[in-house]
Amino acid sequence: MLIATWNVNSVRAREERLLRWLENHQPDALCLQELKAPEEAFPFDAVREVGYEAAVLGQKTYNGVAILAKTKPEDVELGFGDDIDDPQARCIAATVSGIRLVCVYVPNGSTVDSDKYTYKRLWLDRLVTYIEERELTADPFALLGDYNIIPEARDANRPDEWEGSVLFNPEMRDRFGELLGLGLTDAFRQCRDEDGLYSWWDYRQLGFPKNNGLRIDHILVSADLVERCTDARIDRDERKGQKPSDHAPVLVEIDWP
DNA sequence: ATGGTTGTTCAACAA
Repeated sequence: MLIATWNVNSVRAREERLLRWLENHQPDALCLQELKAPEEAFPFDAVREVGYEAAVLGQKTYNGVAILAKTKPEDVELGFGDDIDDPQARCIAATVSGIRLVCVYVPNGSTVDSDKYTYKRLWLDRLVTYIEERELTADPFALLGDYNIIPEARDANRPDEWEGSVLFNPEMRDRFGELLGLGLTDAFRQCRDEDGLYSWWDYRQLGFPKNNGLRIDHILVSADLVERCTDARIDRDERKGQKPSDHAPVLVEIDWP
């Protein structure tokens, strides 16, 4: 079973690339972030024509998440379902082939002294509560998405330039560790230990040609899946050519069922 | 160099 996550940075601007990518890679499930479109603008028909059903939580202009799969996503849950009124579309969950998939677009946080960073912290608190209350780590479970967290220095080309930022500081590293503490494992690192592997490059300053990137898109998996992870990769070829997203897809192969 | 690029919506915001 091949599962993947990709921040597409507008599903409308990326529709053709998305369709070609699905045809070429044939993942069993793909989690998308930053649709930047309401549900009614999602290309359900075009996606169905290449063999995928979609569960979508859309939002006008910002955010928006979706889970695409070759079989219809089951038991879809939109948002955290907690008592906080939050208009930002950043979390969607569904079951595919008996694996609970949670697709997240973690807030960026802007700057550490901003209200947006306060929201990022609160949002991560709510994510931990969401996982705990549903006891998701007890069963086959994967948490995929744009975490907006650099887990370690080796996950940045120039870690010194990011230290202290909203993506890379002691608190955010602790938050990533907290997720691992729930019983999750970074499936990408389970398979790939080398440096220089990134999932995002700035559009500016020749970020991609210089490989000045970050690994901020992650696939964390529960204990019963981690031992079955057979391969992982980042499709950096998708960052090439005309009008790519600033993020590349991250893929994990699991021996399942 | 508080720089540069992309997307959405329409001058500004977010990343």
